[in-house]
Amino acid sequence: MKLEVLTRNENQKVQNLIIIGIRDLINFKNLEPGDKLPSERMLSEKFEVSRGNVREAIQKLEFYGLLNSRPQSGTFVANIGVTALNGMIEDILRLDEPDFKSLVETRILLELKTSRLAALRRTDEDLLQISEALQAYKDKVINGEDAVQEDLLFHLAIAKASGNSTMNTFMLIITPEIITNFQKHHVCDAGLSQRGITDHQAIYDAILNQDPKLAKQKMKEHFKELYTYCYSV
Amino acid sequence: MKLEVLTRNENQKVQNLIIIGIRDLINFKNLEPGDKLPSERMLSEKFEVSRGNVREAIQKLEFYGLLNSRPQSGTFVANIGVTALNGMIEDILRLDEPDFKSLVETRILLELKTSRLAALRRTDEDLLQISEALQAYKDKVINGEDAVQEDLLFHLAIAKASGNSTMNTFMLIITPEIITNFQKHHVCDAGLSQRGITDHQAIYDAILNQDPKLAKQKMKEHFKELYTYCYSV
DNA sequence: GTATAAAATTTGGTTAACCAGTTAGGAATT
DNA sequence: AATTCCTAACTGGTTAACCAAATTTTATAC
Repeated sequence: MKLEVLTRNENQKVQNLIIIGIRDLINFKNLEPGDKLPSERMLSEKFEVSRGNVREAIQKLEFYGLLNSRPQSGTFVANIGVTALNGMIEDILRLDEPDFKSLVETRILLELKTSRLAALRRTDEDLLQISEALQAYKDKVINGEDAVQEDLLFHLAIAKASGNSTMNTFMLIITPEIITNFQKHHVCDAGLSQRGITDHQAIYDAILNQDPKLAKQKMKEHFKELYTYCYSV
Repeated sequence: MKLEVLTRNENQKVQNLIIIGIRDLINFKNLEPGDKLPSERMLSEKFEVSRGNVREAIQKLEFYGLLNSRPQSGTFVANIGVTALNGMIEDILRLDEPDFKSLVETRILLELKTSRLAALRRTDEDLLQISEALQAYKDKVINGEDAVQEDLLFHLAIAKASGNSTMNTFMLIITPEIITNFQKHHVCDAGLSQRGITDHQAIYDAILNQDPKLAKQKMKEHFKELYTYCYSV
């Protein structure tokens, strides 16, 4: 367990060192946008790491649009200028594990918006899926069972109904981290679930009636405890 | 060029098929949370794909917290229940390339928040970096040069000053896609830049004076044209 | 029959060899 | 001297062999 974390940190550390190396290479060798980077093999030899590590780092930089790999040809610096490139690399290197407060804050921001958008844009199919998720949640809570997953699915169904694929993706990204941290901080106690049913029902009704303002309002109330908790810790 | 896109789509398609296969395996074989998945080699043979493809798909599912790979032991189904698991896999499969409208909508949502938070939380160091980004932007615009990257860096500096690492990360994720789409849709014309200076200056001043309401207001005005454009197309 | 130890197998992770396409340089021809 | 063509090396991408740890099976002693 500890080893796994350690190796992951080690891995990330190596990756960051390679990214720093590439950045310095671009700055020192004055590589212009569009120029070709040294080959993966040369980089792996220069930085004394495996080619796999180099590929991983390049792929990460490629994900953020800073590099551009062409098969059987080479890896090229994206056409975004050295200034922006340095700034963004600095940001990417600074990316730490998100803290719990940031996660909750972002989740609230996203969900207030998705609930509003869902009320505006939901199709009948969306509505059906939300109601199914709500029913599944109710059943679990009434039976006294743990309903964290069903709770979560309800919120994800709303995100899907928002019609905004980017927000839907972001919700998917933060959801597992939220779960992990909830479990770690013991945020979900049993008493919350009963209250959760009325909250969820109110949100669903607002989306059903296509009342965006109310949907946002009810979602805000639903998050109220989390909200205060988030800003008190 | 076309080949590259094709192979990427092909790759994604194969990956999605594997994810579907794993989902069916879990449903059909009634795998409980915590149970072990068949080994990567068996899966690659069963789905008639390379082990690399299987690993990629597993890593994706692991990223979203649905699977859990233990070295030299096996890959295990996460402890989140079959219901939530099926729902999330369906969402993950549905993840398409984000459309432009979703991107802009999300960016505006994020930036209205980060500008407000930056006004509340910015340190002197943050302020310095924002001002430097602003000055770099001004210089470029005054010289009549293209200032898209400096524009972008200004906004990223604000995101960093917001003190919310998750939002900062999300801004980094959408930024390259925004750039690509801006270039594709020719959103940035020359006339906008002059206006951009006063806008940026106003936002900076609000953050300097720690006026969150004004910062959000000025950011909203800055996005006004984009906002209407986004909802007109 | 049980407990223990050891060997063989299976696992995810890693590395080195291989592949096909691209590119650059020189030789050959005009 | 210019152009064409071909060869050889170099590229990112992929695959198959390898590794060490974990697990299961088997053998052995009591």
